[in-house]
Amino acid sequence: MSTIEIPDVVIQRLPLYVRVLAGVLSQGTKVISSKDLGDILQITPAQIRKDLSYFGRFGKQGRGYNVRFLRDELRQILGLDQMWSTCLVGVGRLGEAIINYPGFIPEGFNVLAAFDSDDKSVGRMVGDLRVDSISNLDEIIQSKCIQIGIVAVPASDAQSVIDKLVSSGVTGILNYAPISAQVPNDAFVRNLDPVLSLQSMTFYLTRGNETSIDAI
Amino acid sequence: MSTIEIPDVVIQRLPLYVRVLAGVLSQGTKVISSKDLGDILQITPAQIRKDLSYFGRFGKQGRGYNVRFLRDELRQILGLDQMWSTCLVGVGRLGEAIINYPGFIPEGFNVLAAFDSDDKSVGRMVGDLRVDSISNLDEIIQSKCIQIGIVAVPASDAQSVIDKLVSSGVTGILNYAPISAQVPNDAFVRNLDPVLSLQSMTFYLTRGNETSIDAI
DNA sequence: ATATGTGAATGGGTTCACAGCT
DNA sequence: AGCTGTGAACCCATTCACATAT
Repeated sequence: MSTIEIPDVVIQRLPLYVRVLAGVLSQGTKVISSKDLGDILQITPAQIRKDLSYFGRFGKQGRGYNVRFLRDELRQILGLDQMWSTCLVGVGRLGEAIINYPGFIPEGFNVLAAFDSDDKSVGRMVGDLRVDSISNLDEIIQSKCIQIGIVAVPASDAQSVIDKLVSSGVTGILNYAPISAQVPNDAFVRNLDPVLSLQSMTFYLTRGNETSIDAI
Repeated sequence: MSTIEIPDVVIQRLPLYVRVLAGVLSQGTKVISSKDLGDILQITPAQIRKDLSYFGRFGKQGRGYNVRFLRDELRQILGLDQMWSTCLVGVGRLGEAIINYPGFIPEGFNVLAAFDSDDKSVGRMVGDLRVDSISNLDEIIQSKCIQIGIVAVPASDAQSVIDKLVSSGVTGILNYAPISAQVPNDAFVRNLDPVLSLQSMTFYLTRGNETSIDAI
């Protein structure tokens, strides 16, 4: 076991592999080659083999990868063999959509609490959750052992919300707000910003085609 | 003027620069150095200067960059000096949140039509929009000159929706569905997938800290 | 003095190509 | 024969460092 630094791009591809493996498994495919996996994801076979080689030797030469085994190994590497407890901050329309999104639970992400700064929203039921006041954030995060905070508040509030989450012990932030969040480096942020995505896409749209870009 | 291929990572950073420049401008800052810009975004000054040098010489040696001028130049480079017409497909909770999101219009993105495959949803008003049937998609996209499609349908429907959008002439897709979408290479996709973001973050959360990752 | 713009150097991720296993 | 695993080669992005301008 060595301390080779694994590139973040590699880490970001692993969930894609997990997703495709789960898909082909449900279609009854037992074994898959790096080439077939790559064809589905539009990634070179060499890339896939190299990515996997950071973590071990999962394949059989001459045959390929056992789909179920590789999926399970990757899930374990990513920490997806456990449930993750999350909370939502900001119960606007986006927040409601997040709470009711059916895609989180099957992947092991549970939204266990919802907070809003607006007193009119507090107490209201959204999905299965009662909206709590942000003033109870620290207490509830600790009592429910929440590990991940999902931030869906306006840009102006986002940094202070993230600060509160981090100081309550949350180390993972999924940030929907259009800001460049600052966190201590024992915490991690992933941003989902539709405006940034659109604004970088329009560069290519203004220039017709030719400049093919990769759909991550 | 040459045909140096500009890396997509560079293109993706430009909107960040625009955002920060607009922010400091509204606070009255007239001139900014690459160092100050970099401090805000946690990007090295050299990176910023190199990025900008792909497109021209916007700064003054010894002084820095005129904030308003640089913002305007970058907006023009990105094609943000025009309005963009978009449509939404999939008027579920997420779709409603997207339609009502106040962050698009000030950045020049207008959602001009909304489509849903569910007949019970068609005809309903969401925000200012009347939900249309997907069977009218082609006609309305052409009549409203829609350039970008925002896809907020379940995974199972997403690829066929994207196919319809592309064949109606849309060349930009903002995809919220958890699939690896396939498009012809005169079209562009940007994905927003909260599950993938979470699943790559948990890798780091399971390992405590040390492995600092960059918040894009 | 101070900060840009840019070739050169460095570093890091991807692809190649082949040994080795089935 | 077919496909993995991996060092080496390659390529691309970042950083350095300095000439240049104010």
